[in-house]
Amino acid sequence: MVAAIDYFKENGFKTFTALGEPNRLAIVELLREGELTVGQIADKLEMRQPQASKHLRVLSDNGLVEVTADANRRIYKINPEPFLTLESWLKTFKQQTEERYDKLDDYLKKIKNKKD
Amino acid sequence: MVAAIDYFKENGFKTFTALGEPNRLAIVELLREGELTVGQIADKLEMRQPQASKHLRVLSDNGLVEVTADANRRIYKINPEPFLTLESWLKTFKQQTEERYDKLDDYLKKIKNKKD
DNA sequence: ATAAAATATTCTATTGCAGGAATATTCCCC
DNA sequence: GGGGAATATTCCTGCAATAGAATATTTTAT
Repeated sequence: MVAAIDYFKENGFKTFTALGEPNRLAIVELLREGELTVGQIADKLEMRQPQASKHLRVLSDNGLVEVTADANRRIYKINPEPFLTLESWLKTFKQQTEERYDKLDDYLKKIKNKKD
Repeated sequence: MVAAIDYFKENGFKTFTALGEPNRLAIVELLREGELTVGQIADKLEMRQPQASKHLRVLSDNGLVEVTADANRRIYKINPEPFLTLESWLKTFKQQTEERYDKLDDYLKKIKNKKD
């Protein structure tokens, strides 16, 4: 877990870059409901097949989705791992923020006591 | 909460875009430890002041950080809200994925029973 | 073997974004 | 009020990313 988060701090921007494009985020939203072929994705999002393929390539290169071949077709689905890592990162994030507020609290209490 | 997530599905890519740049993610990492001025950020990350300002502008425009003026200086700190929204999104995400796996489980059990 | 379907890749043009250097703005101090 | 800090903004340039169109590749069906 910790190692994954350390890695994320260095390389996590790639995850964000991949998700930082409207069509790709839409693809991810779509794949949450289940796996889909390229054609299905292109249809539902009203984009041309090559663009769908290219966006899926980016998502795949960055580990956000996985492909399995079914004859002619490529079935794409979410790879949960980077999302779990992201969630862990956010948790340590929140934790740290809370710690800081606690320290601030302590500090303010001290100040107040001095005044009393 | 739900409204925030719906909004996120449409506009969340902006959050990702803002974080999808190494220097900006580094700034966010830095600000987790406490608020900092522009100069301090530029120093610690070994970047020139204008670049620091520009990255902070992007982060600010997308609501990831907040500024307060202290005379000459601008003090930047994390705005927790978008991170909390992101965390909520990831939670519904995981939930949905698990539901799908449960359904798959049920399906596989059915298949197996038929074979028996 | 050929045709058609599904997908990936390439090429090209355009746009957007990041860095560098210079400049503007605001504030403090003497 | 003049100089120096701290920060923001502007302009320019170069590079990376995106869309579109065309083409290549693989697989199935006949």
